Amino acid sequence: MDSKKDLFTSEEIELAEIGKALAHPARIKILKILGEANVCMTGSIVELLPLAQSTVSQHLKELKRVGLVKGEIEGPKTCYCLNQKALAKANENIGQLMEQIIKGE
Amino acid sequence: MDSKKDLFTSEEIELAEIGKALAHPARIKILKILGEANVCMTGSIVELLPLAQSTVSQHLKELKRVGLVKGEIEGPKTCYCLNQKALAKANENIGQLMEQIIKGE
DNA sequence: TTGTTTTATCGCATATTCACGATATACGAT
DNA sequence: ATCGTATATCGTGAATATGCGATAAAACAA
Repeated sequence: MDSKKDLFTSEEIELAEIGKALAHPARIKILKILGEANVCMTGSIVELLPLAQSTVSQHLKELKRVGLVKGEIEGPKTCYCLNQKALAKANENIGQLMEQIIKGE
Repeated sequence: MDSKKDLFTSEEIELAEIGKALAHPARIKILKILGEANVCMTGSIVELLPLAQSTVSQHLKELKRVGLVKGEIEGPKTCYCLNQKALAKANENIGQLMEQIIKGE
């Protein structure tokens, strides 16, 4: 299976990762919440989502994994915020890909 | 579970759908291939991917489901092409969302 | 120390995705 | 009518995603 993945370019794989990160309404909503709040504790996010705390924590973990979100522990709480650079780059990459696809290179 | 989904906006759900469509390197590659070729038979696509014919057919089905690709049966073959409008709109929606997130609305 | 609050992680169940081979269908050619 | 080609779909198995409750860890308060 690894040998098969080699046949995709790293660009394709990276974009698929971003796609995966955006592939759930909860994660999109989390990004929007963080955008508005600049910084946010897990608890505040949980209150705004129709999901259990543990589930929200998992989504945050996923967003952190792909780098769109940064999280730092502050005492018993954890402070999350957007990774502006990563988001901007992701946006640019997606835009470029879409342009490329539409225009046929 | 359905009642839970109601608590996400349709915008969030739609974007997640697009994200899902882009969440696999093979589907990204297919879109690029279709962009370059303008129109393409399944067979030509299969040749360019490290996947079995049936698997590629599934990915094409998924891309058709979300509307990014159109497919018409032509005799024993099937002719696929991009849905330019849908792609442009998807691109716009993603761009808007990302801007909104980054700028905090 | 003991309790409270906040969060991450574990364990588990269910659902979905991904991939494949085999099969069915549909058509054009012989 | 039969054969070959091109595809979609079916059935299946393996992997991943999604969700939850329960638990563990970390800090702070009483």
